[in-house]
Parts: sequence; structure tokens; C-alpha cells
Amino acid sequence: MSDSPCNDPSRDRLLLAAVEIFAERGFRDATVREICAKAEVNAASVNYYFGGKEKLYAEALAFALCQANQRYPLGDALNLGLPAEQRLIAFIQVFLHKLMDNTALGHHGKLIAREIADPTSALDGIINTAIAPQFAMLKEVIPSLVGPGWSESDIYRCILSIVGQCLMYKHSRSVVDRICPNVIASPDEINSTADHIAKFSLAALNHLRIERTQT
Amino acid sequence: MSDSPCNDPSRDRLLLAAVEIFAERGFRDATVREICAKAEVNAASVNYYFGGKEKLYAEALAFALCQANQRYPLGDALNLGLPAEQRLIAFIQVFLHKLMDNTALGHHGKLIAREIADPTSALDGIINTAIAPQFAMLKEVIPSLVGPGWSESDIYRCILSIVGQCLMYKHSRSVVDRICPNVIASPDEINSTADHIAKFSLAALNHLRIERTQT
DNA sequence: ACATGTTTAAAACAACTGTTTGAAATTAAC
DNA sequence: GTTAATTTCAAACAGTTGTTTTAAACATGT
Repeated sequence: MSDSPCNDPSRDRLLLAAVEIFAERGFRDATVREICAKAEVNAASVNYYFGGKEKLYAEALAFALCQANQRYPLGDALNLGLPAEQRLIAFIQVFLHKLMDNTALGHHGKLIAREIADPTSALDGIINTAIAPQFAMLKEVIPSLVGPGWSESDIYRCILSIVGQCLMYKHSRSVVDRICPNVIASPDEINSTADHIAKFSLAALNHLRIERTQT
Repeated sequence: MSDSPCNDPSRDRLLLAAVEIFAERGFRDATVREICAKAEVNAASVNYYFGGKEKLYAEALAFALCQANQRYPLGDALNLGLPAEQRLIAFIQVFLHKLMDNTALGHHGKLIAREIADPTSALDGIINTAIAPQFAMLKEVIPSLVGPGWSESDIYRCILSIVGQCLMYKHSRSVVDRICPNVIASPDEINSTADHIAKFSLAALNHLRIERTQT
């Protein structure tokens, strides 16, 4: 249902407006009146179509997530036939570009960032659907790059080091925009940033492998 | 004024309660009534002592920041007499431990994370006071590690890669707690995480230097 | 055309929220 | 002890908010 708009123009407009306003303002600050004004429907529509503000939020979140994953599929990162290094590079490219998407779709990232920062009951679903698969993929890939003999916690630390670099540009966007906006100022710069993260990460992982081999 | 409590018990209790409730709930969701209940003062006190909710927020933020920096001074990271590598390690240690502080002081990090995610007029002040000095310090240190010839943007990307790794454990704490809580489950694990981030980052920077030297 | 179901709308409702008000209580100064 | 200043309080205020209510308007089916 929430993965594609049904033939219901009012409901659709409401859902799209909700994604945007919830992303901008968060759940609490977003008002039903503002969302309805943006969607050009009456305030009663929220209860009519979604049963209330909370359910609207849950559906907006699920919808945004689904749209984002369709536009930015993991693709090569999931291809077992490719070397681990290429899979990691592919992941970083997709992930960062998804985070940096500033079209209407970009609201999804803000919505998820808010959910992560202030979890509602929806977070567990998001983790299962969107985040755990990424971690699982990275958990396949990282041992191939860093070599055997690392604890599970160390593998996770490597994963978090990579993911954390990408999320920096989304979660702390306000800081990046004030201190060094050039690093993500254009598509070329975003590509350079993705390249940098890939290089930085591969270098680190490679070094950890060598270091472990020598001990 | 806001860097140390004045001799005014009601005002102090109010400020401390505000730090906590604003950290937990954010500005909008935190109510004056809840803060005053926690502080055991009357709701009119907010206007009496601080002139209103917004000013209370601004002072709570400034106070929390000041307290955090006093407890976690940059110390060795600022010591020009130490090698760059050691300075970077010191920075990562201090920064991560500050972020992972789960005493009452830990509210500061949540407050700042919220401000970064949803900037108010206070953000610029915070950047000047707390974030820009860190970036300036790292901007001194990184070129010594990565070698000459890198663009300013590349230096910033390195800085963001390091800071982003640390912030992962704070900004995405809800995810870490659900997927791999062990990595920061105890003081020892936090130390291991700080060591990991330092190793990961130094390895990457070292590799970038070698790579640039060979081209 | 009529009956039924769905959608839309405006108004009302009940609760919440930061702020103000006026006065009592407390403290400080002489 | 008296006066003045400060602090605290409960109630009121004005605005906001999600939800409900009721009925009109619209769409569908026969």
C-alpha cells in the first residue's frame, strides 16, 4: 500500500506533503494543519485516510524509505561475483549519493536521521528493512578486506567507521555547510567526497590487514 | 554568568533541569511545566529568571557546552610540542569519551546533536566556540600526517572522516545500541573503540601520504 | 432517478502551552 | 520594626493543536 501511491489524489498529496514537512520539522513540530495546507486538503483528511497524525508519520516514513531504496539500490555492493574492494566502493558511492540527494527524495534521509536521533516505535522496522541489510552486506565484505582473526566487535567498528564517515555529511550538514561547504557543493565534489571516503576506508582496512598479518 | 552557577538555588535547579529535559526532548517537545516540575519551581520562574523558554534554552546550551569543555579539555591535542600523531590520538580519545559520557554531563552532547540537526540562532555561536577550534586544531595536525600538496577541501574531508567516525557513536546511538551494543558497552570497550578510530584514521592518513609521495 | 457509500468541509471540542497578572510570602536594607 | 525589593505562587489568559462531529457534496451502483 505505502510502497506506491494508490488511485487517491488527496491521500497521495497528503502523504507527499507529510514526508516533506515531517522531514523539515520532525514529528512534533510538524502540524496537521501545515501538512494539510501544503496538500490542499482539509484537516479532517488526516484522520479519514490515515487514522491520525501518528499513523501518517509511520506511513510517510515507510514510503520515503521505499522510494529511496528504489532510486538507490545497493546493486554492485550486493554482487557476490565482485571483489570485496569493488563492493565496498559501490556501497559508499550509493550510500553517499543517497544521503546527498537534494531532490524531493532527499527528505527521506532527513526523516530517517530524525528517527535515529529520536526513536519512535518505527525505528526497529527501519533497522530491519534498511539498515540491517547494509550492515549484513558490510559484514560479508569487511573480513575479506581486513583479513581473518578479528573479533565481531572489531568488524562492527570498521563498519561504523565507514558508515560514520558518510553520515557525517548528512547528520552534521549544518556544520559542514558553515565550515567547509565546498566539499559537497556540486555533483563533482560529492563524487570526490565519495572517492575520498572509499580511499580512506580501503587504506585503513588494508593497513589493519597487514598489521594483523605481521603479528 | 552561565559558565558557573550563581548563588541562586532556584535558578540553578531550573538551569540543570532544562539541560536535561531539552536534551531528552528537544526544544519544542520540552515543556516549561515539565522543566519546572523537575526543578521544583513555579512555571513563572522561567520568565522571571530567564525571560522565557527561548532564553532558557540558549543558556542551557551554553552552560552544557562550557561544562563539557571543562571536563574534557583538548589538552595534549593542543600541545604544539607533541608529534602530530600523538595530538590526533589525544583528540580522538577526548572527543569520543566526551561523546560517550553518560553522567549528567552527557546531556550536553545530545543537546548539541539536536542543535546541529535543527539549527537555531545558537548554532553559529556553538560552532565558533566549540567546533571551529577543533577543526582548526585538526587542520594544523592533518597536513603533518598526510603530507603536503593536498587541497583545502581534501584536508577538510580527512577531518570530517575522523570526526564522523566519532560522531557515529553519538548521533546514531540508537542504531549502535540495537545492532552492535558491545562496541561501547563498557569503559574498556569505549577505549577499544577510541583506539580503533585512531588506528583506522592514522592508517588512512599515512597511506594517503605515501600515495601522494609516489605520484 | 434513487439509494448507498465515500469524500470533503467548517465548526466545535478538549487539552495543551508559554506567558502574564496580581498578590502573598520572603528576604534585604536601614 | 518598618520599608523596599525580591521571589514565589495560583490563576488567568490567549493562542495552538489533533481530533471529533455533523452534514453537505460527490461518486458509485442499480
